[in-house]
Amino acid sequence: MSASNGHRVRVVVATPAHSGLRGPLSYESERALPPGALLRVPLGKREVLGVVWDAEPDDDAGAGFTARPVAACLDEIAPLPAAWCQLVDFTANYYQRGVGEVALAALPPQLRDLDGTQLARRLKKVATGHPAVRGADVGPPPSPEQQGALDRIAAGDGPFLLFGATGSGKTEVYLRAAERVLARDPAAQALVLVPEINLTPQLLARFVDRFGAAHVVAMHSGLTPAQRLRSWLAAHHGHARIVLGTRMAVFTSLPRLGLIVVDEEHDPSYKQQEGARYSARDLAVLRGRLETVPVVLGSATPSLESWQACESGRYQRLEMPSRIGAGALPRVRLVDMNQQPRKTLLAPALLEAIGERIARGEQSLIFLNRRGYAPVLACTACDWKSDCPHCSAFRVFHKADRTLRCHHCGYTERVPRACPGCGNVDIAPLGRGTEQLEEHLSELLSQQLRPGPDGQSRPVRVARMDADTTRAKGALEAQLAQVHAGEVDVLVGTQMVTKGHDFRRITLVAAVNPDTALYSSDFRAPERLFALLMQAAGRAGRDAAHADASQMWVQTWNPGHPLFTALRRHDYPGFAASQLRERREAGMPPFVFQALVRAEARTQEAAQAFLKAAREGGEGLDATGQVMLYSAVPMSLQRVANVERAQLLVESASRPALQHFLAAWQPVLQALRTPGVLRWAVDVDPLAV
DNA sequence: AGCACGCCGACT
DNA sequence: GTCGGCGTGCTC
Repeated sequence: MSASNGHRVRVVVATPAHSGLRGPLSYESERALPPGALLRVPLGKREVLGVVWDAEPDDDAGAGFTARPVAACLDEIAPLPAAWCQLVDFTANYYQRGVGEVALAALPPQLRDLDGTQLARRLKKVATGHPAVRGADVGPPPSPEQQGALDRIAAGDGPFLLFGATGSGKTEVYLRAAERVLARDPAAQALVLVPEINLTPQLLARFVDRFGAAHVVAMHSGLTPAQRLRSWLAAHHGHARIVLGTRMAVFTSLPRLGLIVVDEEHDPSYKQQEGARYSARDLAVLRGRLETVPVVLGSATPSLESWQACESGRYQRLEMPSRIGAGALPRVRLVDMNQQPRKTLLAPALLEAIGERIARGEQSLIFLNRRGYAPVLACTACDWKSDCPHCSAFRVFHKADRTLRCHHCGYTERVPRACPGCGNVDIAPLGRGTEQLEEHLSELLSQQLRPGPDGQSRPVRVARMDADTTRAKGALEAQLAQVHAGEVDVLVGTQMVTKGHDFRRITLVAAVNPDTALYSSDFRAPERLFALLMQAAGRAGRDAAHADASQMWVQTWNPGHPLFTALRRHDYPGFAASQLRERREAGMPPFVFQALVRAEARTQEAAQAFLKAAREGGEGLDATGQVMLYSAVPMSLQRVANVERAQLLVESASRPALQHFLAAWQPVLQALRTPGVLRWAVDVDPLAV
């Protein structure tokens, strides 16, 4: 190496956490390279993409290796902004992963594969210059509530929690807030996050409509690699003014970021469940702080974390209780299933109400969070049940193709003719899924007729929408179009039907069996159920003409449960207050901070042995005495695809204490060599404990 | 993660 | 005699 005129650069590459190479690697470069510059560097026998990280440190000058030369510099692409590097650095540290792993995962995958010439060609395709954004007065005039929220966003520094009922016009606030930021700075950019790919098209359309297609790009895993690279380059070089995408989009390089919006901020989809298990919502808040940019978190049912942050003054709450262009929220009717005959699937009063809607040419939405025909198949003579041989779960009976399918590992078999245990031919479904509900409703409504457009009566149309009916490409869009076109009278579906879709003609929403969430061991289950039911209720009566007659039906065996009482009043603040009180008393998040170590092994013993050793290795690492290590326990779904899973909970009332502990613990975990352990991972701020 | 090297079974 | 199974180990 030519130490006299060569430059030592520190570069991060995609080295996974367990590889032992956690920090940046040193390379030789002929010229000085700025932090954030993209490079190709040799790594073993390969040549990989790297990002220049910090300046040369003086502590590894004499280390036991010779730095290899940088292979190429991708000069066509501007270096990543310092704020982007800070965000990646924080993410890696906070979520206990390697910097390089996080940095490279945050870049479009195609960037890794293309060489300099290919990239130059791609870059030419991305439009240059900053065409003026479209006029600011395209949208409807903001309501006083919307204007109040906008004024506070413009005046304060946030983060803001935009607490607005479904239909209160949160989107218009996002649009106007973005408009303002873009109008003030001719190069400013806004980042808009949505929970799911499915929800991007309609919000994207709103932004394109307002700002013009040239300024808006999408960023999510549904894009082709080429599209994703194109969007990313447009954002990175400042040509895109609005980036709209799913959680991954929080890492988009945006040189002139001026606003961050997180829509439906309570949605669990914002938590990444693989690799670095980040919360895009939390990172959005952090990014806003790093770049001194306002952050707007929007929801009708905020996460208790965000709600508590408002209570403690860390976030500012902006309230929009009124529904725009619609009447009151639907009236909530509870059906006490204790008063119904046993095995009632749909209460007669509910059926009657559905019938009334059909007669009036209105639509109903029936929600059941379980796909398939029945969750279990059981022998009536012996104790055989449709267990999955590979998982600690039942296989679900799908009547349409006569299969038993495991929803966890995918193992599928044809339904046996007779009981595999005793040969009895009488095997019966236990419980109900959407398929059965659809079948049942079709039968019950088969006698009924609906008014046709020509005055003639027509048979009632029942449709089902779940992961099974929307699997094919374009099927979801086709089904939604059918509902919108009024070709469906009663729509049965899983929670996918409750999200976002603006069904104009629906005036009745029913939750058939939401009680399971009340008995869940997950302390967040009530919070999720409340959000789900509120969101479902929001599907009804979005059209002002029918809003007054719109209803939300809930069938429950626990009609006195406070959750339903709050739901009936549409009282999220009351529900949140009681949940937070319980959480505070029980010492649960958001009043304590948690992390999990999850281990996967061939046997449960091996998984727990690893965690036991991890726990022993962790004793004494916490000097503060504020970190609590629990015992290793099997995960609630103990075995998936023949892999045994266990977890260990770590908890502290102090986030810094927990962070210090986890950082000190990491090398200990890394060094553990427990036989039989396949994988392990740390999950900071886990959603399901 | 890749991609090596490394030592033991069934085949042109 | 080789092709190839995937068990450790290294990558600036």
